[in-house]
Amino acid sequence: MTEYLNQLNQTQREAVETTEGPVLVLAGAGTGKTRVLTTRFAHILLTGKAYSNQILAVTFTNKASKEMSERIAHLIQQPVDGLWLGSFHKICAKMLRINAHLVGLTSNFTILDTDDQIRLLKQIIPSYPIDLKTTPPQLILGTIQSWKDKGYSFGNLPASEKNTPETIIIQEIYHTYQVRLQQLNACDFGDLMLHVFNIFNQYPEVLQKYQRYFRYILVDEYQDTNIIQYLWLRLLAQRSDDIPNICCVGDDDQSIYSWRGAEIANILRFEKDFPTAKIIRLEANYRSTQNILGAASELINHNSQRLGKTLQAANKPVQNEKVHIASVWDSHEEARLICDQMIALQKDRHRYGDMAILMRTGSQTRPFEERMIMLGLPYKIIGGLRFYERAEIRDAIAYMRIVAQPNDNLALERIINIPRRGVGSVALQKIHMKARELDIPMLQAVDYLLINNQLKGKIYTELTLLMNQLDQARKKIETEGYVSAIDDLLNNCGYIDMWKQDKSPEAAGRLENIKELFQATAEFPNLVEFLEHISLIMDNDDLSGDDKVNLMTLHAAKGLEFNIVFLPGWEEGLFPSQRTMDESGINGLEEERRLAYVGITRAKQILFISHAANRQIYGQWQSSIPSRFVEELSDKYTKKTSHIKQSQNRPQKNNDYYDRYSSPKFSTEITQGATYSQAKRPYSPPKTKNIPVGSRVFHQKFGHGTVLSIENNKLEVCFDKSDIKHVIDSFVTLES
DNA sequence: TGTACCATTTTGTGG
DNA sequence: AAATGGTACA
Repeated sequence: MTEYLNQLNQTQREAVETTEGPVLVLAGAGTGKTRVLTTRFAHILLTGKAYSNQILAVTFTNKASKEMSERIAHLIQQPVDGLWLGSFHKICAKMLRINAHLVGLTSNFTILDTDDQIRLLKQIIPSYPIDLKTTPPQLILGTIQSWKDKGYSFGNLPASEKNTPETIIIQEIYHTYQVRLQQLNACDFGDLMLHVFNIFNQYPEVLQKYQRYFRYILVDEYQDTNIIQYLWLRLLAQRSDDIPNICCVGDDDQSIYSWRGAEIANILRFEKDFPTAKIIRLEANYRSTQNILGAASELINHNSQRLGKTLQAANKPVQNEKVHIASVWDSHEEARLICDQMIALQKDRHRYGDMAILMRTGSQTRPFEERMIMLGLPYKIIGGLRFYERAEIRDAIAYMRIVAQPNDNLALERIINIPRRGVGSVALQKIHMKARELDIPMLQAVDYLLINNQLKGKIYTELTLLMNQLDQARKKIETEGYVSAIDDLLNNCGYIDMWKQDKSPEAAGRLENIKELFQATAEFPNLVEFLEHISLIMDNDDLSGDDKVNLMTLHAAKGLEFNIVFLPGWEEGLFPSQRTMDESGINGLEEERRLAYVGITRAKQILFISHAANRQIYGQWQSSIPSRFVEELSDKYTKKTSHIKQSQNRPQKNNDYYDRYSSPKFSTEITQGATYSQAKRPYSPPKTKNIPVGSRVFHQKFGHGTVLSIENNKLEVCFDKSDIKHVIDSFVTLES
């Protein structure tokens, strides 16, 4: 019965068994943090201290909560439905659906994404005297968001927040923005927390209900909670009648979200808020080799603001390679080197799925993608260009939203002229005016204008058709379910046809994506739940499963681990980021260093760090020097090698170094590389690859296929596993 | 109303 | 380099 406890070490066990009272677990990277949390959850259940729905478990990301629920299910040997386990936003969304009426929403409210927020702000801003040049919508949104992160509604902004002429106006915009959100029956990410926080404050009976409900509270990644999350937790935990059973797990060395309002101070404040708190430190690392840990410690020791904690390697040194640090000429060569390494490692018993390339910014994936597509190396991007942010997916979702929520003006605005219905800015303006005049949603305004014959010609016919199709879709939801209703709608309204007729090479992929979207809908019982899922879930990835190299940002890698990790782009200005240092000085630098620490400690066995002397920024070549973080790593744990050739080691004015690049070591890859650089050379016209009709080709996304016809660099290919598609020749490789 | 063309900006991390 | 935004013109 207590066998699960025997698998823990002394301190881990203490963290699990101290169920009563406040507990703060300071858990270094790879010390079994998730294991402690999940075992603790299971322990509370199995010892009968609480029912499963009396435990509140908050994580930072959906990925983490998914992993937790899987591991709990495994521990207690039964499925775990109806748990209060999820990200802060997910749990708040659940609470807000129940109590929506208290803040003037109905329970089927929509959650806006960043795009919608900007669009809404752009409508509001023109009526305020603010200069869009100096204060772009993004900046205004950022200000409003930071207020929400601190728990400020527009009514209770402290004087210190409105000390400039701009902030005074932004406060007004904030007010209008909230009014408009309410009209749309919508809220943004920040509101999910803020509304619930306000409900807790204004309706003590609601708060008390949840306080009584949750007998145990578990919090993951506590170092990354921001102020409102902290206040929200404190409200739930501070019950008048009892000492709370709250357990927070975190690592101050891994705090990497201060730009989003996270406060390391929350960790330090824990003892003050809960004077009886017990503090447990987990320092035995089960993840990485000694060299990797040594390098990580060396680096993080350069930070001054630390609670102080040393990781000890608990594993036996099976394999203990030094950390590789490579200097390369430019970003293309960096990609080339890393891909070659991966191929070599794969031949030497490693899986691609156990490898990851972690970078500072999302845009750094490009050179790797290009190289990997060319080599046919399987990869997946986690985060990055997110699936749900692609145009076609957002269009399809907008159609779903306008069906689910007829007063969702933003969704209507997005799709009213996609496909083209002749509705331009003039007609749109007319609809806007009528909606405002009669104080009705835009969809109703369209109805009104149609009935009163105020729209003419093509617009009239097209919009009448659209309105009927939307009505039909709503009826069909009742009879045939929402999946087929939406499917029919997209087909009937010409949206699918629009992409089918589109001759651009991406069109095929877009249709493919819409199909994928429909596959995802299958898991959800109704439209509202599906829409909530896609607004909250950003990761379209199955981490396990297929054998592909993982590409992601360092931020997205938090909480994950890989056997082999590549950390490219360690250059001054890029990492640490110049912008962070300009904005936040030494604190910014230390956060960047923590980010580097997170990156290093993701690796279990093998770690490669690299920096390039030249990199393209906004399409311009710029030279750079190695990151100071590289200097901070000594030879004790690392091995530094230069891959820059003598002939390259002087600055080049033009880009012709491709031509001179040759390396006997990687001769097979160089042949393909030459094709690539030829196509990229600015002075030669884009050459088409010599691919004859009828030949067999391989495409990264669509797989193997036969070439049917060729037009310039566009190929028509019949793929084995799919149908005929148009692709650009550079995206396929010729098979012999 | 739609499109072509030019100027400007973007890429810093996420729910 | 590619995406976005604004303006002129059909």
